[in-house]
This record gives sequence, C-alpha cells and structure tokens, in this order.
Amino acid sequence: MATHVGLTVDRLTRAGADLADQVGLDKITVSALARLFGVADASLYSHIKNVRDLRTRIAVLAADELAEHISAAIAGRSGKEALVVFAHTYRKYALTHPGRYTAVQMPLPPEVAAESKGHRRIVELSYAMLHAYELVEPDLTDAVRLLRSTFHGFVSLEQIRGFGDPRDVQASWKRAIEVLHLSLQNWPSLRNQEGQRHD
Amino acid sequence: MATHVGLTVDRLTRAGADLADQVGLDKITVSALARLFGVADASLYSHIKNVRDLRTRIAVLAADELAEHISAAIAGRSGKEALVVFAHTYRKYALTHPGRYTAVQMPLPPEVAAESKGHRRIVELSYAMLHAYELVEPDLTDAVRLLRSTFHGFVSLEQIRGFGDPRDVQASWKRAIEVLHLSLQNWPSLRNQEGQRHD
DNA sequence: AGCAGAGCCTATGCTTATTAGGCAATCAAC
DNA sequence: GTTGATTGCCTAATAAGCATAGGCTCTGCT
Repeated sequence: MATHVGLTVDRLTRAGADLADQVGLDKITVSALARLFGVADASLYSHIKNVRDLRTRIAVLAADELAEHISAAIAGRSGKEALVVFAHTYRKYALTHPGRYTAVQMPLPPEVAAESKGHRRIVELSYAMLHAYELVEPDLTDAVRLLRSTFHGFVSLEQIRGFGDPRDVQASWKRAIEVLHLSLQNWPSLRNQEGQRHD
Repeated sequence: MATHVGLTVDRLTRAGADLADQVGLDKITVSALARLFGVADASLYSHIKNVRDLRTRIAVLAADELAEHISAAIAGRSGKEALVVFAHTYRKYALTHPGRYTAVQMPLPPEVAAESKGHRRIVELSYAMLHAYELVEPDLTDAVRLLRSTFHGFVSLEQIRGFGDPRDVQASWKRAIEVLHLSLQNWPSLRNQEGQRHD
C-alpha cells in the first residue's frame, strides 16, 4: 500500500507518546500507531521490537523531556525558590502530558532504567535542588524520597480524580510545597531522634 | 463441558483479585479467569459485564479490604501512634497485594467511586486519624491530601523499584512518617504563613 | 407434566500482537 | 550500468483475547 512513508523509531516513539497523552498509555496499540501512519501493523516491527518496547521508548523520551523542563526551570535558583519551580514544572508536565507521565512512572527493566539519562537526571536534579538545605546522608536521600513520593502521589491522585473534596486542588498543592519546605528547613537529624532503629 | 461449577460475581472478583496480585492488574484477562474455573470465556459474561467491570469490582473489593485493615489498626489509637500504624498498614497492604492496590488507585467512573464504601472509608479514616492534631479546614483537607499523596507516592515508587539508592527503603519510610508527624504538629496555619506552631 | 430461570456451552466476529517470508526501490561497488 | 545487498514496507498466517447471540440442560416450582 504505502511505500516509503519514512518510518523511524523516533517518529514512532513521538507519535506513540502523543497518542498516549490523548488516549492513555495503556490503550496505545501497534495497530492504532500503524493506522496513524497509514501502514500495515507488521511494518512497525522493523523499527520497534514489540508494544512493550514502544512503551519503554516513550518512557525514556518522556523522562528526558521532563528532566529538561525541570533543569531549565531550576537553573540559577536555589532553596525554596528552586523547590517551588521544580514542583510547579513537575506537576504541569504531568497534567499536560498524562500519557507521557504515566510512562515515566512505569516499571522498567533495570538495565533500561539505568541507561535512561532522563530518569537518572530527574533524581539528580532532585538532589541538586535540595543543596541549599544542607542535608547530609542519609537524611538527604530520605528527603529526596519524601519529595519524589509526595510529588508523584499528588499528581497521580489528581489525575485519577482522587481528591473529592471541593477544596481547591491547586491551593492544596501550594500548601504541600510550603509544608515540605518547612520540613526541609527543620529536618530532624537522625542522631537526635527516636526511631533510628532499623528492624 | 463443565456444568454447575458455581460461578458467582464474588467468586470471580476474588479470583480476579488474586490473579491481579500475581500477574498484575493490567494483565488479568477474562480468558485466564475462565481457564482458572475450567469454563468457557463466554460463561463469565452472565456474571460480569466486561473486563472493565471486573477490574472495577476488584477495585471496590480491595478498597474495602484496605479500609478494614486500616480501621482495625487505628482503632483506639490517636496522634502519632495512629499515624504510624495507619502508614504501616497502608504500605503493607500495598506491598503484599500489588494488584489489588493498583486497582484501588485506578480511575473509576464517578458514580462507582461515590458508591464504593471502601474508597470513601479510606478517606474518612484519614480525616479521623488526624483528629488529635486539631487542624481546621481548609488546613485539614490540605493535610489529608498531603498524607495520602505521600503514602501513595512512596509505595508506588517502591513498587516500580523507583528508589535506586542503596539506602534502606524501610528506613526512609519511617523517616517520612516522622517528618509528616512533625509537619502536622507544626502545621503552618493559613492566617499566619510563616510556620506558626500551636501545640 | 410442564414451565421458568439459572448456568454453561458452542459458534461467530472483531481487534490486536507478532512472526515469516516476499518484493521493490535505493545505494554501493565493480 | 548491471549486480547484489540493504532498507522499508507489504501480504499472509497464527494465536489470543473480548464480546454477542443463541441453544441445551438441569432444578425447582406449580
């Protein structure tokens, strides 16, 4: 039918990502993608290994984009200011690119996750953002994990309409950032606290 | 082939939930479930509407179970103690029942979500747990959202092996709870942005 | 007996994933 | 500039899954 459409791994990945943003990551399909390019389903298999491979590539692409946005946003900022723009950028990306965001949070084969520059960078940027709070390990890692958890959990719940209360979600988000900021400033050091036993 | 196997919506839902815990919610299939009971695929459709219906029922079942566990755990406790056992119970359920937990966090049709006693109860229990911290609206709702976000985000990231650092995940979890507790105690009231404390 | 309903079944049609093998245009090299 | 490989897309075919329609067979009630 269609000859020389110009299929490419990258074109497929980008189109797949767009499709995922529109219909949901779990609903993207080799067939739909092929239809989009006007080629037969089987034609895609010279470029991608299978659907999982496609999703993985979308995840890597999206993580890269998100890292890039965050990086640009926090450049030259530190402390609370950095925290606020990091959070804002993160949430905005998740809400405007639901399919891509879901892909980023998808379980990946360890090798792939380790290879993905975007995934690594998001974590690195989280550490970098906390620099001004002067935390030291293991508190630093604990703090990064708390931040990532809260950010991810919030936007996830928001995405599935998990917040039923009429209270403005945007306002709750700002409060959450505020509270996290105070926690970081006042981080309870491991030495002086109860609960340092690891069972 | 098989006559009178004794199919039931409940039996199907429970079996589906178990299957989801084993292979992942997204991979449960009408065929697999039918195979499990030794009946034809079509036979299930007198009991469930379709796969989405099945998944929804699993979500409602799981939410109910989770609510029940949490309810039992925080009964008679308050303040930090309640927070700690709530968190522990929540995480434990998520990690031991990954498929069920994913189902609970699945986007549901609004009517279903409103009807689901388990889903409602989980939120209610979150509010109840915070009673001792004496927060008032809208701070209370903001706090509940922060807690839910952090809990959900943490176990989600843990599930997808999102924490690469060698630092013990269990330890980070305990720290997160500790920090949340301090935040709740020291919640910055809306009126007085800069960290007013009221104990 | 006779009828209704429950609980399964077979048959069928559609969509999707994936593999195998083919053909045509392009490009490198003799 | 013909050859030969490579690229890029095709058709065909298999397998699995979702879903609907319609039928058979108990069981229990009247």
